[in-house]
Amino acid sequence: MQAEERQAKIEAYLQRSEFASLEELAQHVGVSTSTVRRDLATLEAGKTIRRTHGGARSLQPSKSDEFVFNVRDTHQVAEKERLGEACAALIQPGQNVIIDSGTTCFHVAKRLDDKVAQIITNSLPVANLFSASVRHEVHLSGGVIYPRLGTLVGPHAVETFSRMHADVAILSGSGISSEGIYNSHALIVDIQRAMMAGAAKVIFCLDHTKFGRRSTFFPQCCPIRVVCESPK
Amino acid sequence: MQAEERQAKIEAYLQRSEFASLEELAQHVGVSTSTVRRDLATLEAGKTIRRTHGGARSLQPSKSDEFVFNVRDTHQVAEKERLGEACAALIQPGQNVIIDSGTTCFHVAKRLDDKVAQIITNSLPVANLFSASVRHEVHLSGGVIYPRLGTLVGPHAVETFSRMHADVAILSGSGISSEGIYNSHALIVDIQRAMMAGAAKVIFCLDHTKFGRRSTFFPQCCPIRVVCESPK
DNA sequence: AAAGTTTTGGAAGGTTTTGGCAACAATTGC
DNA sequence: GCAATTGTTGCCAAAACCTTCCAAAACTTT
Repeated sequence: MQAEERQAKIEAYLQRSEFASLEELAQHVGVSTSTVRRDLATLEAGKTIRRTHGGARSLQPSKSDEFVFNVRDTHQVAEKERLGEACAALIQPGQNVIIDSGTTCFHVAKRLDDKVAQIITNSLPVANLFSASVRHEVHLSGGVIYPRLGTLVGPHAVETFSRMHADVAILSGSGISSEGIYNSHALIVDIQRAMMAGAAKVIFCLDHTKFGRRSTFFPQCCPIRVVCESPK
Repeated sequence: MQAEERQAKIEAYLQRSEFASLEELAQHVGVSTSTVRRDLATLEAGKTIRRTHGGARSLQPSKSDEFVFNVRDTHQVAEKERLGEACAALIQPGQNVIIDSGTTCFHVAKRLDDKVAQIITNSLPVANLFSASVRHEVHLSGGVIYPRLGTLVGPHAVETFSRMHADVAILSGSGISSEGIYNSHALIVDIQRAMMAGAAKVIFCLDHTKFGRRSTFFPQCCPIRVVCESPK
């Protein structure tokens, strides 16, 4: 990859996540931190971004930062990053994946990069993440936007997934106990069922706060038990 | 292969992928890197591309430049704002509307505010605009994201609109002549047909640059003639 | 068919870019 | 307010890349 392409990629990445660390950017574009530093210096000269300690931030904030989940996502961010990393490692290059909505799944999506070419999702933030990429084919489910989460829900969304197939589905949940996996919205549970039915392999991504916790509604009925483990 | 043919091939390749390495291009056209270098030098002299370290980049990234969606686009922004204002004024409060993709329609969406409660769209930027609002019910069509436009296209998107009904549909186009309204993309035309079929009233929103201009492809076949006029 | 012209592929040498390292500055935790 | 941690700058060697040149191949002209 050449310098300009890399810089464009960095700029695009920053516009979506507002702020990114040097390490994160280096990994995203696949070069050393030294090179990212130089790129950031160039971009800063072009007034498109601003460098900060430990990374950089976009001057023209993204459209997707209105989503509350990005804003309130400041704690446990390190754990979720690791979780995303670990979960992305379970994906084989070239597979097509279904990605659920939610912060945890969003972090997985950030780590997928060029590993996957086909992405099926009902998450607006995930769609925004890949919307500018010519290397990805992103299939967004139809449906009604659930305000502030940026998730597409409703019969239309369910139908989309019941008609599609993927190698892997990456799902999130709000609790897990010996009885199964829980989620807190009936509408989302319906969609998850369709996602599971349409995928050869299902990965649930849950951070440590979800363990042993039963969420308010709707235990998830599924025969699969996959745990995405993140080193503490 | 002839030199000119090769150069045309390189140019086309670059317009699709924006960036390409020397190696990539050499492989694509089946010649040595030396030859590609010479071709790039020739093309650069013709101002169609720009060489970079390790490859080249296209100067006109997309042929249908008018369709590259850019929210922070400063081009004719004042006119589009007025157009959006004028067009939004044609909507009765409480109506539900279908909104097409494209910059012009995006400006209409910005002016809708609380006037409408139900919005049906295939535009990712429009969806993002209302995604945080609890006062709007936004129905996003399914489909595949057309890169860089943020538009959902494909059979899934067409199907969504053919199954929905709205009071008004706000559409955009890339040209209008006595023969009809043009659009530059077959995939988008399919969707627009479905949008028109599903709406009681259709409004086409076109800025002055589109008048008397026939776009490259696909004249729009519709019996409706509504002009959204913007004072000069 | 032979000589001349153009184009092509490859190699040598100079230039830019990259990645890592050490010294310095900023931030954090106590 | 001080030590520890983390990030930054400047620098150097290695790698990648570009330019220039040359000989072979392909095409034209005679």
